[in-house]
Amino acid sequence: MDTEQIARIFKALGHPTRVKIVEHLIRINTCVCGEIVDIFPYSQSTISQHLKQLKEAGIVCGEVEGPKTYFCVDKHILNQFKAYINAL
Amino acid sequence: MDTEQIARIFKALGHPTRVKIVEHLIRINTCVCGEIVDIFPYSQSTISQHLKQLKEAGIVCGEVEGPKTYFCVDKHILNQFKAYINAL
DNA sequence: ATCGTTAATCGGCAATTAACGATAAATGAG
DNA sequence: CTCATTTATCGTTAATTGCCGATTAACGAT
Repeated sequence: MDTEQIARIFKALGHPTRVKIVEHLIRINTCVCGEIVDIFPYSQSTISQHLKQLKEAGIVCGEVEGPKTYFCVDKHILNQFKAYINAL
Repeated sequence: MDTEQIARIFKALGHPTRVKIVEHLIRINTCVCGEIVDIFPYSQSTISQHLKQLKEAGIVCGEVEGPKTYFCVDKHILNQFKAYINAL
């Protein structure tokens, strides 16, 4: 994991809503976009964009299943990320 | 450390140059702005702004000594930050 | 008191971000 | 096939970011 990738994850987590989304995903393991929309005071499109950013950074993955998409944290990436930070 | 503060630190680290600045500060413990300017291909004003962001996020502190400012990582904040991430 | 050094700030510009509503795409149900 | 549900994308707007050169501020030394 190089600096660019590390910075990309930091950047993705650099917004309170996205931090909370990741915390929520870790807590409940997996969930669909709509459930997250219900939790936060933002529109569906806004939440979808936040999820997109988290996905693009690689920290979250989404599995399309029918009309729904199940999102979850990529544990492998998260662990690599944790390892980097612990080594700081 | 609440979500807002965590997100602020994430955001501050969400740029490759700032990640590298922090890595450098940790490695050499303390240094002045000019030394960082010499390392990176950016102007003095740009580096100063990056340092400002890191300071405002609380992860770095700067101690003015004469015309120089000595920067270093705030170990206490860094440890709290590490603790948060490990708890994820 | 002035000069050289160092860092912070200002003004500006292009690019990106965060938010929204509206629309489109995909699928499952009836 | 059509409709409801769910998510992604588009277009827009205001605000923020990243970078620069130029300027200012603070200080030590001469």
